[in-house]
Amino acid sequence: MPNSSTTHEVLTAVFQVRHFPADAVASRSGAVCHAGGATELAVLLWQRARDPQADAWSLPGGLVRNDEDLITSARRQLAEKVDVQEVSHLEQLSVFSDPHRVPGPRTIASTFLGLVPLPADPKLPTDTVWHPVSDLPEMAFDHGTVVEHARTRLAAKLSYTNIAYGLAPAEFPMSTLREIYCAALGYQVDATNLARVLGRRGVLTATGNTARSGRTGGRPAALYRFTDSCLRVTDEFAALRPPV
Amino acid sequence: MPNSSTTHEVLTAVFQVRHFPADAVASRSGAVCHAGGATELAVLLWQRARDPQADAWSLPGGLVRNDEDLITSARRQLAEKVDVQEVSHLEQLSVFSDPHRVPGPRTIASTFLGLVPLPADPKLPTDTVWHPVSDLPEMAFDHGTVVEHARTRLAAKLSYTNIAYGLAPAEFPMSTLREIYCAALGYQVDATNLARVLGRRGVLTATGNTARSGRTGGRPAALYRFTDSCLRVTDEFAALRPPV
DNA sequence: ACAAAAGTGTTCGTGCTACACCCATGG
DNA sequence: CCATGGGTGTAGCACGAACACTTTTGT
Repeated sequence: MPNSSTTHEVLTAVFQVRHFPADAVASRSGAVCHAGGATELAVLLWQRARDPQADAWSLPGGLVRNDEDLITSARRQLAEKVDVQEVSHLEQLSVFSDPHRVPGPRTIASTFLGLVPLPADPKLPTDTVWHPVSDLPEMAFDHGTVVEHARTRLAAKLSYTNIAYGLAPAEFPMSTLREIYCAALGYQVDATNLARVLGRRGVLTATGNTARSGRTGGRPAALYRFTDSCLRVTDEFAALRPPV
Repeated sequence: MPNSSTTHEVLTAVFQVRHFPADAVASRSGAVCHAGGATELAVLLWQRARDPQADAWSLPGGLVRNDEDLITSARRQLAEKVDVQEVSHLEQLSVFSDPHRVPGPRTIASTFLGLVPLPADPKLPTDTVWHPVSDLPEMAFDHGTVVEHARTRLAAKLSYTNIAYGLAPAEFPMSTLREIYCAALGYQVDATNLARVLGRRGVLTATGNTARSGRTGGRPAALYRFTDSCLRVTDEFAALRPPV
């Protein structure tokens, strides 16, 4: 039987927007580091203790059991690294199936994108660390490629879905949402227009609450929440819309 | 070992825009049938001869071998149904992994979208037929869901990529491209605006040739081809464009 | 000349960006 | 009362939809 020894694993790129202190940032080159560090998109990685690829960094995941579907498997594997309650969004990415992508028995990898919202800060095992995506360490196997795919997918979906609900707190001022978009997209986004775009599409709902202004003054910010807490496509057709 | 008996299969939804004669169309309800039949998006299906689900219709595919990646497997499986040279585009869709999606040993299905251009008309085995997607027969297992996913993905990509190269002939007038878009999207598209949109994005290139006008007169049409013959995203950001 | 099909030009609406200007709060 | 951050108003631009009008062919 030519396929008897093929196994199937799940790998998840879990992202969160996190603040990295100045000293950690200073050593790197291209990072946007204003005083006090930088707010960046981070991915959860663990460092391999044993060969193959000892010391290289891996995505959380593992073999799929015979009685679970892939998303269940992904959640189960993540439970070993973070509190699963904190994972607000999980979706399938593509499958990596090169017969020689890992040494040993042939293993097909189904990859997932996971999101953890602010301000969660789960306790992590000692081998597991959040890494800024702008400065990834040496990655095991094809895991670096998986992270790139996940990043690209996240950036794309930020522009035509409400996927940011997976990164944002339950209630937030526009300035926080702006930081999230800037970190995840990697370029500056205007809070004014962001509010208008997402407002028009019905993605955001005003809660009526306001944040207290900071020590340094300033008008108190209105607080918003995401209208839906599951993925919704909000701008389906860029062109070639169906006639009304 | 909890995962020793899991197998992996590939399923491909192969689409082509095809002309169905009037008598075949007349019996159906909602189809757009002008005199002479209808031009519709069709999917390649084969009818199961044996249980389980004898007589129900299935997507082409089969088990993945230990030494091939998924896309190679998909091409190999398709070779049994159509001339693989005719498949102009093949891309991954999502994975179906419910442990009970098929009877017998647990089988994970990786699904693909395949496209066959006009005017190819491959010889098919006797159990295999092109079915209009607007009138699918009883489908085996979860194959109906797979076809729906594939259709949705195709429609979405028609609006922001050059994926129509996979359905169009090497050289074509705008009227033909219009038919392709109408069939695949399921609604009317204006040839005038289609040419402008795709032209502006650099998707289409004029060949300089012209088609002869039909028996009934009319101005000869300019012929175009797709600039690229592999997938290219042509309208990446619907909103939240990066600053210039 | 007329019908048919292709191509062009024009108007309109909409959505996003950019930026100037007004509002509320703390020191 | 001024600095700071939040919010509103508005002008401009780019894109696509719709549709009238012109061009080129066959009969």
